[in-house]
Amino acid sequence: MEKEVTIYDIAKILNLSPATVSRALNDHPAINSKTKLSIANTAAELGYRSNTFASNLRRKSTSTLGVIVPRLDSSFMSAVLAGMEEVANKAGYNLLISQSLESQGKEKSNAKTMYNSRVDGLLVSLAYDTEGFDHFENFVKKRVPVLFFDRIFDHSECATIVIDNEKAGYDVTSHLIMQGCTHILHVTGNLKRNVYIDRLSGYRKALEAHGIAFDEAWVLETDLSREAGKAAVDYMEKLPVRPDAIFVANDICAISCIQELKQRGYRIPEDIAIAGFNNDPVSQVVEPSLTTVYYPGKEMGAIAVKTMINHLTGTSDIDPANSVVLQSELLIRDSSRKLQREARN
Amino acid sequence: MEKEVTIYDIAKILNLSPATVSRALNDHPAINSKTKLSIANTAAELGYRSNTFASNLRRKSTSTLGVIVPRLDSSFMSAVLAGMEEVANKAGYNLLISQSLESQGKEKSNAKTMYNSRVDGLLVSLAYDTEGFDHFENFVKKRVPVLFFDRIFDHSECATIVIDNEKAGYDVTSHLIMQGCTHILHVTGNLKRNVYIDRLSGYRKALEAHGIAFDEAWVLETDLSREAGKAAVDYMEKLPVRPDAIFVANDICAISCIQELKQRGYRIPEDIAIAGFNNDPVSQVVEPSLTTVYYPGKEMGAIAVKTMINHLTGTSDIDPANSVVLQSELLIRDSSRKLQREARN
DNA sequence: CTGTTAGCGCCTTCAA
DNA sequence: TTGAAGGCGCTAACAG
Repeated sequence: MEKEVTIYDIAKILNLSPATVSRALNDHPAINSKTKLSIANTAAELGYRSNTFASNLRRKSTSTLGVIVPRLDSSFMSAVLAGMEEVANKAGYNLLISQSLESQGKEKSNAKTMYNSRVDGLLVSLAYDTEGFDHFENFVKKRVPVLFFDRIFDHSECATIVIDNEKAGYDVTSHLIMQGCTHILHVTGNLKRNVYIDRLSGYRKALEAHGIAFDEAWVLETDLSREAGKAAVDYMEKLPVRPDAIFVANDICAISCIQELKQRGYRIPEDIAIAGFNNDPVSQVVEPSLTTVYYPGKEMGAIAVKTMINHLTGTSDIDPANSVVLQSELLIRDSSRKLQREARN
Repeated sequence: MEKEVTIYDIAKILNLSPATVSRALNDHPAINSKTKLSIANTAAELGYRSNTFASNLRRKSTSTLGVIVPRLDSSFMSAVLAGMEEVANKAGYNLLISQSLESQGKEKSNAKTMYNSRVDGLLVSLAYDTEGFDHFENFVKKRVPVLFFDRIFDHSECATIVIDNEKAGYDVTSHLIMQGCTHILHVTGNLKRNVYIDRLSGYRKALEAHGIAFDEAWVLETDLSREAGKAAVDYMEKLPVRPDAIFVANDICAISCIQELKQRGYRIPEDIAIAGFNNDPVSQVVEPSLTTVYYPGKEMGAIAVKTMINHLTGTSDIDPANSVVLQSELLIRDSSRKLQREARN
C-alpha cells in the first residue's frame, strides 16, 4: 500500500497551511482563486484523494443515506432505487442499500447496521410483517431523520411518501363495476401494511358507493406471490357465487391468476375481468394485457431523497407536514374491457 | 443532537482506560472476561455505538464494497444486487451502490466517488460505451481490488465473474438451426462489450459448424431497447432474404420484436422463430413464450461478493486466476418450437 | 485572504 | 492483563 497523500503534503510543497489547502479543496469562497488553482493542480499531480473518514469524523456527518427495502429484485423497487440514486448522486450523497427480504428480523438488523454506519438519514419501505417502531426509535432519539415510502409507518416525527392507495383501489373497483362486474374478488397482501389495507378500503367504498354489499369472504389475504395467484383461483372456484372480476393488489400475482384462469378454460375478460396494480412491465406483455395502476416508482424514489436532502440541508423539516402523496393512474387494458368485448361479439 | 457516548465515557464510569474499553469492545483476547462483561453492559446501558469513522480513520479500512452497475432498474441487475446484498450483509460488509446509466462519463465519476469513499473493494459491470481502464487505474495502484462481473474488462489484476456467453450464443443458434432455421438474424448490443461480442462469436461458430455462411449483414448492432426491437423488424423486412429466425441478445428487445412481428401479421414461430437472452420474467409471460437463456444473476452477485471478501480477508487473490464462469442454460419455449408446430399442423 | 490550534473517537505500539 | 500517549487526516473556531 503506497502511503496516502494528505493536505499536509500539499501544504508543505506550496508553503501554505493545511487549513488553506482544506478550504481551497472545498471551494471555500474566502480563498484566492489563484491559490485555489495551484492547490488543485498539485493535488491532482500528487494523486491526492480526500479522506472521507477524517472529514466525517470531524464534521460528524457522513454524506450517506441508508435505504431499507423489502426486496431488491422487484421491478417496482428497482425503479424507486434508480430514482433515488440519481438524485442522491447529483447532490453528492451516497446510498447504503439493504433489503429486509420481507422479514422483520432482517429489517431490524439492517436498521442497526445503518445506525452504526451513522447514515445521515434513513429511507425505509417496511417489510411484510413488521410490527412496531422500536428499531427506528434510536434514529428519532438521535434526531437522525427517518422517512418512509410506499409501505409506511405513521409516526409523528417521520415524513412519508405514498400514493393515494385508497383512491387507486376505489378507481380500480369502480372501473370494474362500470364494466358490469358485480362480484369482485379482491386478492390482497398483508393487511398490516398501509398499501394493502388502503386499497382494500377503496375497494370497499367503491362497492358501497355502487350499492354492492361488502363481504369479507370476497377478500383474500395472501403473500401476492405467483403461487398465491394459483391459490386464489382455487379459492375463487369454491366461492358460492362465481366472481366476474378479480382485483389483485399487485401485477405479479394478477398475471399468475390470468395464466391459471386461461389454463382452466376461462375467457378473460368475458368470463372474468382482471385488474392488477403497479404497472409492472409484464402487465403489458401478458395476453390479454392487464388493467393496472401506474405507480410512479422512480418519482417516488427521487422525491424521497429530495425531501430527505432538503431536510438535511436545513431547507425543511422531516415531519409529517412534509409528506407527499404522489399521483397514480388507472391504466385500462384488455383484461377488463368487458362491455366493449361483449358489444363487439 | 444528543452527544454521542464514546469509549472515554465508558472508561470513566468503570475507572478503566479507554484502551481497555476499546480492546474489550473488539473482543481482544488479552482482556479479562469479567472486565469485558462489565464493559459490554455499561456500553449497552449508555446506548454506546462505535464510531465507524474514527475506527476507519485509524484502521484505514471501511467495511464497504462499492458497486457500479449500468442500470438499477433491470430485472437482471436487481437479481445480481439481491445476491450481493445477501452475502455482503452476512459477512458484515456494506454495499455502496451506484449506476452509470450506461454512460462512460457517469461511470468514471462514480468510480471517483467510490475511490474517495475508500471502499475496500469495487465490483463493476461496465456501461455500454466504456472504453479504457483509466478510471480504475487508481484502484489498482492503491491495491484496492477491482472485480468485474457480466460486462467485464480483461485486466491482469482483476478477477471476473461471467457466464460462457460464447457457448450460450452457440447453443441458442444451434437450437434454431435444429428447428430448421437457416436464415438467422442476430440482433445484438454494443460489440465493445464482451457479452455481446462473445454471443456473436457463438452465433457465428454455430452457423459455420452447420455449414451456413456467416454474413455481416445479418448482424444488427443496436442498444437492445424496446425501440430497437421495432427497428430490428424494419431492418429485417429490408433484407434480400426474409429470415426464418431472430436471435436477440436480450429479452426486452426480443419481446418487442415479437410484439411488432405479431402486429405485422407474422406467425411466431411458424414464420419466424425468436430467441432472447436472460430469462427475464416477461419471457414467460409473452405469447408465445420466449425461448431464452437462463442467466444466474443472483448467483453471480453472490459469488462476486464472496470472491471479493475472500480476497479481502486474505483467503485468496483477486487476479484472473480467481475468475469464475457460471453455468447458464438454454430454455426452449414456444417462440422457437418450429418443427413440432409444423408437424402438428 | 491565510495561519494557528485544537480536537473529532478510535486503535496500537510501548511500557508496566 | 491493563494503562499512557500519540496520531490517523481533516475542519472549524479564532486570530491575524
